[in-house]
Amino acid sequence: MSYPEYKQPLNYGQVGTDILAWWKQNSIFEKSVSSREGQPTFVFYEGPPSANGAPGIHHVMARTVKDIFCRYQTLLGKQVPRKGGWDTHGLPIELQVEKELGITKEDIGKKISIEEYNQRCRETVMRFKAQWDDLTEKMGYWVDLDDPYITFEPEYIESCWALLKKLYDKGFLYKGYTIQPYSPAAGTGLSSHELNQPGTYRDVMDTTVVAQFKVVRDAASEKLFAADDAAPLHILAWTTTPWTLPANTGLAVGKNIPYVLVRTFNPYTGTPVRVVLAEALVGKYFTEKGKEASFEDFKSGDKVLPWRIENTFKGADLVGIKYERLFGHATGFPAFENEENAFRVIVGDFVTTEDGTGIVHISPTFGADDFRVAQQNGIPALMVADDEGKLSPIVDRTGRYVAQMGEFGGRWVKNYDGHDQSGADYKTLDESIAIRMKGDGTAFKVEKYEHTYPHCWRTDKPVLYYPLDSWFIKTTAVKDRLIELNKTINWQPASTGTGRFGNWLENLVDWNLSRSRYWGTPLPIWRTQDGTEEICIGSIEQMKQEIDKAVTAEIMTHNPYANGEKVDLHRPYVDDIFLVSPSGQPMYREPDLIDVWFDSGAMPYAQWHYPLENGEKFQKNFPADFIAEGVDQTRGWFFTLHALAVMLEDSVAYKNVMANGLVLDKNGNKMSKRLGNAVDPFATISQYGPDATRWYMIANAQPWDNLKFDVAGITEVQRRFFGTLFNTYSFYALYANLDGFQATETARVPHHELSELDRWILSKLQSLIKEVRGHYDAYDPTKAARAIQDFVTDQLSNWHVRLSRRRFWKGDLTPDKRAAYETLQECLTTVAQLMAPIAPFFAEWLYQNMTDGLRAAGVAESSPFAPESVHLTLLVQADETRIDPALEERMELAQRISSLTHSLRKKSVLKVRQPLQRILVPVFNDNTRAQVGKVEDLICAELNIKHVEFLDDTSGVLVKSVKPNFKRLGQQYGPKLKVVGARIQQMTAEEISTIEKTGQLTVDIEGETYTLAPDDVEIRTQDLPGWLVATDGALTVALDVTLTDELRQEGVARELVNRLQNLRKDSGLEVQDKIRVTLGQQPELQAAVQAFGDYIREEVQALSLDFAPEISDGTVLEFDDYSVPARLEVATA
RNA sequence: GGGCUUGUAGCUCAGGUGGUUAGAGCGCUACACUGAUAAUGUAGAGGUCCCUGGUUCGAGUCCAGGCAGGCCCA
Repeated sequence: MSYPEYKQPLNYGQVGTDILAWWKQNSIFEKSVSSREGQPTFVFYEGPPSANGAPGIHHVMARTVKDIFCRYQTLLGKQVPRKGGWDTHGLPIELQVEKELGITKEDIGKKISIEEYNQRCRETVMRFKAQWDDLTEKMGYWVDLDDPYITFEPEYIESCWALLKKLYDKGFLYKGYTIQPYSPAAGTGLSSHELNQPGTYRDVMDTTVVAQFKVVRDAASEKLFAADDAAPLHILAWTTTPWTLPANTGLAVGKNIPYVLVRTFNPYTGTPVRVVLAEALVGKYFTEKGKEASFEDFKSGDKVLPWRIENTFKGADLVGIKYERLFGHATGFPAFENEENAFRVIVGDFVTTEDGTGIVHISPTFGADDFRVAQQNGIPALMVADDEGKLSPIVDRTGRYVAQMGEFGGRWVKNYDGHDQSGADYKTLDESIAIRMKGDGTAFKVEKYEHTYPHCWRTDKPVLYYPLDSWFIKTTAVKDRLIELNKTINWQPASTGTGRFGNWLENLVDWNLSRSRYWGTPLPIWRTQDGTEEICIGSIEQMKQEIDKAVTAEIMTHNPYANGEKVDLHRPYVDDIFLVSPSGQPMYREPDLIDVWFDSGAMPYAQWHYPLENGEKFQKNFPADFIAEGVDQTRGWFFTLHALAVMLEDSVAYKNVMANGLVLDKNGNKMSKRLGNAVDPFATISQYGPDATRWYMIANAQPWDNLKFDVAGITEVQRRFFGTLFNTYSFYALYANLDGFQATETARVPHHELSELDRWILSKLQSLIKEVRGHYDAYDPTKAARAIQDFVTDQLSNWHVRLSRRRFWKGDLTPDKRAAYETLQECLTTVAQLMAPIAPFFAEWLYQNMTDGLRAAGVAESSPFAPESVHLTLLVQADETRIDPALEERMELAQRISSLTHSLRKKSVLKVRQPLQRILVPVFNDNTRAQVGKVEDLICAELNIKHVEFLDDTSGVLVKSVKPNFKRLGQQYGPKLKVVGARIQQMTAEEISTIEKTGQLTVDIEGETYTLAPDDVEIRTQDLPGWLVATDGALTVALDVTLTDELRQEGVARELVNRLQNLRKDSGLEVQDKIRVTLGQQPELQAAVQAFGDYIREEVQALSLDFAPEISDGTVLEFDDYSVPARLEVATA
């Protein structure tokens, strides 16, 4: 038996297991790479997962996408090495370890040594590796698990160091600061995690100030001033932290927010002013009464402030306006660097009209937003030099103003030292500042205000947003290049590239590398105490040499690596290394670790230990042709890969990237262990098999859309697609084995000798190859899957095979039968190839079932079927010469005519078994007539009718209807379309006839004359009097339901065949068994046998068919109006 | 709050450049078929195309503004 047959329905889970074992045993994955040696490389980067948690169903999704395109490129003949990788550093692992040990960050180095702690992290991070490896295999994700890159290994870290040094040498690495939550009382920065502790946000009552910033009258602001009006003009801005006002260096407005200019008086000094604020917030500061109040009568101290709106404008109009510093040099406040660029109005995307004035006071040293927009707009921060000449903000690390702050120097910003505040004369710094501003006429409103403010969870004291030292990569220096090169990347979906990623690049700030943690890649920078000398170490070798120097300088006692000891570049070991500066000073390592995203972004280099070795290997595998990860990686891995590639290689890191969406539960909720709606990938795969799972995920929604995961969808895919394909194969195998047919690549029935049906499905197959290749090429696997599915279920199974069944049942291996086998064989093997990237196991199963029997011949002939695995084959090319659009068109006509006729039979209760004489198809052009004519035989066979007759116009019996062609008419008549359309729908039969015959029709509508052309209307057959009629668009079919005696008898014959076939089947006979039949006497049956005996005997494989008055031991056959006993015996040869 | 994204039948999804009767599969109902049969065919029920406004002779489609879900930031 050449083709394996399966009596039971296929167990898809078992197929997965079996194929997997076979792959392993025969090293198919390895061969899929090695067999492409010397061919062009398709470079794929594996985004490293972290193995500190169990994998979920969403990982199956992400990895299916990766796998599809790697397998596809392999099928195209490219070599696709796939080095696996593990992400092993970072905060989630540290938090997990802390939780398990029951410690906090503060305990590290005290209750547990850094050494032990990091050892725990190292053990924890690979805890689920076995599960991950298991899932990888079972889902059929082909990636090299034997030689992965692991980010905690010394070589990997060393590569990161080398890259950091390259950046350092290019001047891209610098020490600066960012604004972070900081607790002066505890003297430490707080992580967002710490800030999210319960109880940290509390309601407090603070003094708040609406400050007046005096606008400088110049070209930029002139439009605000009335030409002849010298009254001072101020911008109002509100703050709940008045102590930051002396550090103000900018004001931010909303680009599209409407603002007004209001003439009024300062409530504290009573002097006339004009102020700018958001239109929406006028009511907050001015009363209805004041709108009417007299300016002339106003006296200082009056409750009601008169006011009038003088002008309105958009935020954008204010940008660039300069204003005077609130606390200037004249009153003893310090000058600062770049001061000439400060005190300007800029746009801030965070500005709202929720509260305040719709204008935000910017102090870059004390707010994260402030810092960011200031940096983006070139607004300097107010920094002053301390005693050692080091720059510092106006508040020191203990929470008090520095000495240079004039009258406020040395004051506590908040009560961090616990001093006594109970005295009647006691004033907080905020209050003192507000009082001074009232006097200066720079306060427009001062009030107490209750709001929530974060507090340190350990000291209960307010948190400050404060500049803390960090190391940065100067990504802004290459911003334009990042944007430029991003435009060359093919993003799937494109919107992620232009939108989410593009906008991120447009608003780029420098990459903050520093992390104050323990388990990660240490920053390889050593500095002297005063920070004047530093060195960036780029390799272990260089570090050893520097240690030797330090030993010579007696800064270190000995070189711990002198005798070739294994180097661990983690903390705490690197912290114990001290180096010597050129001037002989000791240098200490900057204590930070680097952002873990640097680790993963460095994988194109570090996975090969480049740049320390493997230069050629790196060049060959850079940049990647393709990467794929979740869309949440946009600012993570996608960015760090891009940033490093641009800065290090002036290149993209990847040419094509797919950002896939989330996997939600079937109700659209996020999956979580807590909610218990997480789907177990192992259970899913073992129950439904990896192929149906993968196919469902890919075919159901495009990978970049979120997927609502519902196992009902998998069972549907299983039944509808895999079940149909399996049935089609089984059908093929059953008959091919009976006939002893085995396909070959040579000596096939020539294409031009094939039947219409065969040439049609092969034409469809070529179109499918073309289409599916196109979709894979465009990184759109969903469309590829849907196209394959449609072909298999609708075209191949439900049309070609259904209509071809008789060809397989009958007689000897004639050329037509051979052609039927060969056609089906070609379709099945091609489908196996096309589906292989998405459903690798089932495709393998199908391919092997179809080709194992001819492997030896295949190998001898070097045929396409020589490879033992479908994944080692080369994907077929579409043969354009076999695509026949006209054939595809007429087959579609046949399908539609069949559908219409079935529907007519149904209406008149005439089962398909009852032959009918003819159908009528009205045709208006020769092409349709010719097209239908060529498929007449198919239609007749499918519908069990004798003839297709055509009806042309000349018959005059057709009743036609007409419909306006709105597209054409609309372009021509525009607004008049309505009346013209209405008129067309009222066209008479004569008018229709006129326009058909003469090619035009003139009609009068509302006094105007219109000339209509045939293209202006769509004419279709509506009815055929006296016939049963069905229509589908322009296609109409009429059925002749007249039954002659002969037709009736043939119907009876068919009924009899049907009953006998059932009997055969019920008796458990094999298809090829011959029988002898004896029937009870019944007039209608006897008449039918008289007329169609040969046909019946042939159909049921009967050597004899006789009637007898008495049937003993028979089975009763039920017909519509009578029952007849029958006996069936197997005929022995 | 910002950026991106999604919203079409009970469910999952299609619906180039605007064209009046919006489709498919599943599910449901009925009938038929029965040598591919846990398949198949035909018919039926099922829609405020998220809402509001605008452009247009005409909007599921284009524009503006909302609403709801999701992701990433703040």
